[in-house]
Amino acid sequence: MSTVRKAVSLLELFTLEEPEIGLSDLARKADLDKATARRLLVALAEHRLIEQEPASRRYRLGAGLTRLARIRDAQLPLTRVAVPILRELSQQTGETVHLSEYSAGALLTIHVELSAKANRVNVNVGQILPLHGTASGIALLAFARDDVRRAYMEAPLTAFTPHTMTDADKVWQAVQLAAERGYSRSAQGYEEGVHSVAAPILGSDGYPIGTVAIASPVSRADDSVAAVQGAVVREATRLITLRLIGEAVEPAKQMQG
Amino acid sequence: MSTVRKAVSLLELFTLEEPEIGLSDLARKADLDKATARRLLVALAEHRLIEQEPASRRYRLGAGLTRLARIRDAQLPLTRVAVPILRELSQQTGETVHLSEYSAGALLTIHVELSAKANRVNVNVGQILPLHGTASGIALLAFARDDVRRAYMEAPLTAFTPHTMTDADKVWQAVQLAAERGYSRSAQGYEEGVHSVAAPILGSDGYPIGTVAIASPVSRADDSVAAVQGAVVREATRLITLRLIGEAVEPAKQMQG
DNA sequence: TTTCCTCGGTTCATTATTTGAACCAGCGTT
DNA sequence: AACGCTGGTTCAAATAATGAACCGAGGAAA
Repeated sequence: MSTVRKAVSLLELFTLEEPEIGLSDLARKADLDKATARRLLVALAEHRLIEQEPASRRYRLGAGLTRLARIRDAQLPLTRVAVPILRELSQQTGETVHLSEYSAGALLTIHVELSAKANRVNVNVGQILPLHGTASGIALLAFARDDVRRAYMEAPLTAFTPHTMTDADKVWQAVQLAAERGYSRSAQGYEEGVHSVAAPILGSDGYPIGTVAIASPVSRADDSVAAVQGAVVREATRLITLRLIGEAVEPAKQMQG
Repeated sequence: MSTVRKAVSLLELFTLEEPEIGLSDLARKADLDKATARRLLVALAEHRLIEQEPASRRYRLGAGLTRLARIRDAQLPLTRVAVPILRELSQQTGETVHLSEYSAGALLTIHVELSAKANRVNVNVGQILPLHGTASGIALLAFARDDVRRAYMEAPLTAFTPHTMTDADKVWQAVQLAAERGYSRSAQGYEEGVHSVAAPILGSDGYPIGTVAIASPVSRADDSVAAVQGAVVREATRLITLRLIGEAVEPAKQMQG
């Protein structure tokens, strides 16, 4: 086994449950000699990938990791990770797919992959989406913090079309359904003739940082189509979350009725 | 040079300016043979510390770093990093020192190191600090986002003592002064007889995530004492920020008058 | 088209690094 | 004081890393 692999496998012994480990323990767990483990740790520590607690002499992950992760995150923002996945999702479903980011209490559309079909839904980048009127918004609410959800739903709900849900109870039901299914569904709540299915992209804390939605003309959407779209959009957001965070993230909480 | 050091030095070639690098370039920069560089990259990639862009075949930092950084950050929150520094700061100045975290629009006191002196300031953990009435709050406002600052100062400013600044213009002046100096100063704005000097702890985005304050009885504080305390509290927060993030962080923006 | 350059990637005899049993010293228990 | 654990160190032996030379591909210039 290469030295580098051994060194990295040492790093990977640290977990949320056991973030600090002593030398002997570390060597046992990695199946390395104590001397070897120590040399590797020292090398890693030189680059701040590992730190040693001076008092207990136990080892833990170092600040250099935070630094490197920051560089990665800066160059690999949501868009870069999501766009190829959105593109595939659009081709796969034949529908328009759009990506929104949650910021300052609103959903901002930051990327759109248009359907290749003549009869398609048009969405503009930069558009701000109301949470109660769009599938994206419902998906967001379904996985948001309780206080975010409550704050939003206590405010008056504007009607954008005759179909917009303005009754908090109805919105609540949609949110609950979305929480159960893992994706949300909304028809003509914001624009006439548009049917959407959406799922949340989760941040490392398990709360949504954005959403992906598939938007179809209502004429092409029925229950079975929505179910298929729901499954694929869920998978797409799961993959985006995975690529962003580096591991699978579970939603922070189950909603209670 | 050890193999591990070489591997890590490869990781360290990636920067915000140059987050993706090709193999030959990487080998040149690290002063390694191409074959060596590649073997190291492959080993790193196996553990997702490095990724290769399939299209361009260029290399970039991997998602595993995000994952490891997350583990570190979870176990090394503000308190753990800050407490030893606060303790030293308290011994050095002979005054009470306290740490506050900015959360949900308020400053929450999460740790206190009491002065050893008989005549000292008492601060309780858990106390919520008003932004306009405390040095911590002023320091926070001085480096906060424009909208945070504006939102807070447009609301009515409660008086806690006869000395509390309730005039937005006066608060504004104090904030500007703090932005210039890098530390804030406040006397008896929240509790009678208490003089404080504070500086912000910055998050990786350059905006404050908390503050450290030195609180003295007014009888022990004059301009020259405040200047000294300002310098040391600034240094303390700089160090805390450094330990948390893994590198020096500049404030996100200069305030404009 | 041909030539020339650089690119990413691979091979394998040579070489230098890694390895680990045995060794400290220190600490808390028995 | 003897034991069993800890973190840390040493050096001859074993093993893994090295790098010059190679390949095929692609882009640019003659």
